[in-house]
Amino acid sequence: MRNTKLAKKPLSGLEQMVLEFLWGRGRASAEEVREGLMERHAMKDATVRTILRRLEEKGYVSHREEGRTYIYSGVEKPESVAMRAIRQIIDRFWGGSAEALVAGMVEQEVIDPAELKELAKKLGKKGRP
Amino acid sequence: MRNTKLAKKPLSGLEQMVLEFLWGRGRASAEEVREGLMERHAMKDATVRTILRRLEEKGYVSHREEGRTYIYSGVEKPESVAMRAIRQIIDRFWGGSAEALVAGMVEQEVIDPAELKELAKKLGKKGRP
DNA sequence: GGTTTAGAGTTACAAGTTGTAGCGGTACGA
DNA sequence: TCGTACCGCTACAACTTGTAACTCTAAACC
Repeated sequence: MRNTKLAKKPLSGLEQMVLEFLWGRGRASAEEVREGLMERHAMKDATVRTILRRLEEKGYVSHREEGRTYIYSGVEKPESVAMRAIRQIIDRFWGGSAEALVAGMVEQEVIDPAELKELAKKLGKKGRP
Repeated sequence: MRNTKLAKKPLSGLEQMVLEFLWGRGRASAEEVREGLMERHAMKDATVRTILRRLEEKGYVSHREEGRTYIYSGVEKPESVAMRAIRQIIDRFWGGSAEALVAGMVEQEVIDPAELKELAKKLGKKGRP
């Protein structure tokens, strides 16, 4: 039972944006985030810092000091965060059955049955070590 | 391009609960909702009405009058709403690739490769009519 | 016909979240 | 020693959420 399984507080729009930027960049200082998001969403540096701090409080990012600068990076891989969100939806709508989700995706034509079959074959090969 | 594809405002916790109740019940009046959720979450009738009205504003439910009573029901099927949420996550995290999501689910052990294969076989059979 | 009443709308409000930032402290470099 | 780069603290208006009192209206009862 790892703590990555714990439900975290949801992210606001801006927090999401910053986190995604961090994921893309790997690691960044507040200033780098500000510059990087400048065009998409201009912010004063104090604003960026607030967002970063909130992200850290919520447990999505962490920082380490490098000289006198905080370098932030995501705590979890994006896939993990995404998967937790998916799992939550599965629980809520399909009573925890991931199979039902996949079935639903086929039904709603989100994924093609043929491709799914192909994929299943491919994934089946590399069983767990 | 159906309007079911339009992004809707997100639901709050209580709204979600009421909507799920409606889905389970099919259709219900404000009073029925109140009674039905009584144990899980007691509310005054005015409160229920407010939630229902907000749900309607957000486009998740609609009502029709039956005598002098409003009968509410969900606009979309739960699967549609769920799938839209899933799709949003797919877009955000896997650039729109549903295959990547499935691969991720296997990787994160949300679904078993063997079961997936089984499922793919089953779903493959009943192609689209 | 006057009164109770079920069921609907209007309005409100405190608590929490979100976006945005000013201000003030501190340590490093010139 | 003084400016500057960086950081945390505090604030605040706008919006959301849960909760509901109050009000209105028409059907139902006496």
